[in-house]
Amino acid sequence: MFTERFLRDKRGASLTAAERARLEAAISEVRTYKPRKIIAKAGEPLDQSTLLIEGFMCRYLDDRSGLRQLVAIHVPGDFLDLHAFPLKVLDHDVATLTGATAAIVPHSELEAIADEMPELTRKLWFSTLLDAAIHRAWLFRLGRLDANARVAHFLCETNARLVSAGLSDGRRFALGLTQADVAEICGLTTVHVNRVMRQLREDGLCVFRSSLVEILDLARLTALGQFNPAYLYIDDDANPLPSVQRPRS
Amino acid sequence: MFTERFLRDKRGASLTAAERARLEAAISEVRTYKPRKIIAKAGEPLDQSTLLIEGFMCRYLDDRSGLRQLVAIHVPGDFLDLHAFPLKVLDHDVATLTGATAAIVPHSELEAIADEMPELTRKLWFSTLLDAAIHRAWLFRLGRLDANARVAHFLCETNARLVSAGLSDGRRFALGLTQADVAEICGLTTVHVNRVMRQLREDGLCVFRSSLVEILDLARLTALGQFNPAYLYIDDDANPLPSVQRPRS
DNA sequence: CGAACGTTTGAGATGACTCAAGCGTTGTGG
DNA sequence: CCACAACGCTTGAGTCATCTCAAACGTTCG
Repeated sequence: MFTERFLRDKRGASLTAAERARLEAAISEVRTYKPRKIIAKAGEPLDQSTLLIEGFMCRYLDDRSGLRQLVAIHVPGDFLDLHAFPLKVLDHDVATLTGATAAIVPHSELEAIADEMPELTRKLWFSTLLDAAIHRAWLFRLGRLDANARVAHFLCETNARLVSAGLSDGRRFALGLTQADVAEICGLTTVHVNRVMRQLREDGLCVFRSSLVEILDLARLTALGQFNPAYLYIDDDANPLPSVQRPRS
Repeated sequence: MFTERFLRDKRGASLTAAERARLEAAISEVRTYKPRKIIAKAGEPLDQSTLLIEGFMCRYLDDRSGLRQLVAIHVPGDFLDLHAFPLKVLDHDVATLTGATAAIVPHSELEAIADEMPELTRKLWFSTLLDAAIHRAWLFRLGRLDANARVAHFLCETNARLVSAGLSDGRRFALGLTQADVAEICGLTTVHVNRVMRQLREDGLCVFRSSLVEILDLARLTALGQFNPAYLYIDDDANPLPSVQRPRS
């Protein structure tokens, strides 16, 4: 079940069994990728999209001198360049961060789905809008938060997304990123990210070492990063984060 | 023709006459708004979307102390909260910047379009993805550009969008924003935006006074802001900016 | 005329950057 | 199995871009 995590626990957009089966049938191929490989380049016409099954990928824009600004990271379950279906051409590059496995879905299949299954099409649309909502949270992060808060916000977001994907227990998760990657995400230098990490560690908020993130005080990390997970559209009935445990109705 | 500017000159997504007529028929109402009024608040369920006809609107997120980070501005022709159709609930607020006129399209009509007209649906989807592409350019702006370049980038982008909407001649356009608005867009303070504006003026790049933007040297402003309009998906055959005039094939 | 709002300027504070160097870990080939 | 190269992490010192605080100025509108 390659589509197992796609739209999992997303409010009003989880797939029905029939929809899931249709999407599985649309997969033409499953590929594995090495770490730090470019998957798609800006401006190239694309006739397929990529559903990430395992590992981490990213999307980024280059500045004049070749420095990258990451505009998204993707976790298993993300249909990461689904927007290439209506757009035909991407405005950014796509690359792996870690080694990864992904399912390939030809646009001809998506075309057929668009013609036959309006409800599934609406859910695919939803998925691309979820990415846009995450873009907006990143804009907030870059525009309004200082360095410590940016990193805190990023870690809270990634934790929440991985909980939703079943890849974090809400406290600890594997994240195969370097501090340089975090710098490209948060609009900071590597050196400064290192100082931020030290501060988070010394303040007892979070430890990020050798690709393992361990959140020590989720409440304070959330407050520091002004993180509000509403934009992730996670179903209220989904497995909640430990800190927001509420009685079930 | 309220939909006149919607997807105008957008690569592969311009509306056919029939599609335009269908969309016109979907409009339930045309409203006018005063400047600086909130149109929709984050978290409220929405059952309609808004096609901007005249004026400028914006979308923003608040930080803890109530300061705003704008995540989008919208110009005439933008279907600015179309993403509320698949999403049902917005993750941000929507407000007017200037006085504005907008057409209201109930989601029930969009539902009907989604069932009947897959090609038009794909174009509506495209429109929301264009907004996402602009979000990414804004991420680049905030993450990789210094203050001068951020403002330059913003002015180039807005110029290009208004040219596409037929509201800029490529050199001069009306933009009813204050320097405080530009600050909320560029993640800067009002004071610093003022200093940037002075510098752009003194360098002979651009003058922004009393709601009129006058670009004096588009080539240098474009270079300063590292602006590349590819992400706006403007049709190659559309009326080009003066600086990129090319022979027609 | 006065109030409200937006713009402009100055002076000092500070968060993040740059440059530079050293340290630790991992993987590889001699 | 050791040596060393490559890579990522860590730290220090000095610089600079942007922020903060404060005040003045100009314009519009009632």
